Amino acid sequence: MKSKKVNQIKKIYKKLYMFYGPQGWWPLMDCKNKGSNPTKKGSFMGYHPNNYDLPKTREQVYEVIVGTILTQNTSWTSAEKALLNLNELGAIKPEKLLKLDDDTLKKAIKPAGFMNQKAIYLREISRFFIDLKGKFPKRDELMAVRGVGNETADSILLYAYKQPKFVIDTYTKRIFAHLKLVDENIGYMELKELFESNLPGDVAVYQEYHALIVEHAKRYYRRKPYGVDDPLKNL
DNA sequence: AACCAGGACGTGA
DNA sequence: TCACGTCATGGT
Repeated sequence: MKSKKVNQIKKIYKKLYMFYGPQGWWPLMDCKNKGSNPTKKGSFMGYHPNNYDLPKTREQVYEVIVGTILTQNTSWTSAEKALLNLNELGAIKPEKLLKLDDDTLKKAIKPAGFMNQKAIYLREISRFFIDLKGKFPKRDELMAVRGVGNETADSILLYAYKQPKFVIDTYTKRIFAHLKLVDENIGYMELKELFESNLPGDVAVYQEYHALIVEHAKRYYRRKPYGVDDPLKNL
């Protein structure tokens, strides 16, 4: 599936990295670089640019997973509030989260929206996580968990387990369709494979690229008309 | 005051 | 398979 778009995909990555630098995803509540990224205004959680060893502990892996659920169709600043509420309850551990009664759980995650759905999703993924017993999940296993779709599965694999899975989100499709590099009706898996086949299978690159796309989209593709003054048009 | 947010799921054609 | 409505809260 390689084509002349190969150059574009790599070229755009280099451009974005030049523009914004390393993004340090996935943010964690407690890490040594906490609060060190001034470009992430409104967020006080720990992005960790140039550190690709995180998450390290079992709890940090779980924290990333919880975050992927909470941020579904929700801004990170909102998801973050929910995450901190859970932390106050000592519930950034699957066993603890499962012990919360329904009202407590929903109240904690309320700022992230969709509290009824996400309460169920969090319980489901928590049981799944415990049953893993420290092993790595496979993509199809994750997809079988209620509340885990394509993007969440790839986010968990890439950011929690450091697997080379490219994460596609609405921004990705929006930007690349607007630049006329892909059809606007391209499917998730098709677009994902386009990126994966045209990039080296480097986890750090995958992590940065997706984060850079989100950062770029927030500046130029948040609202219609999309892509006004997008510097990527000057290749 | 609409519109959007680091989506997933259920439904009906 | 696929388009479409639904889910909830918070920020711009």
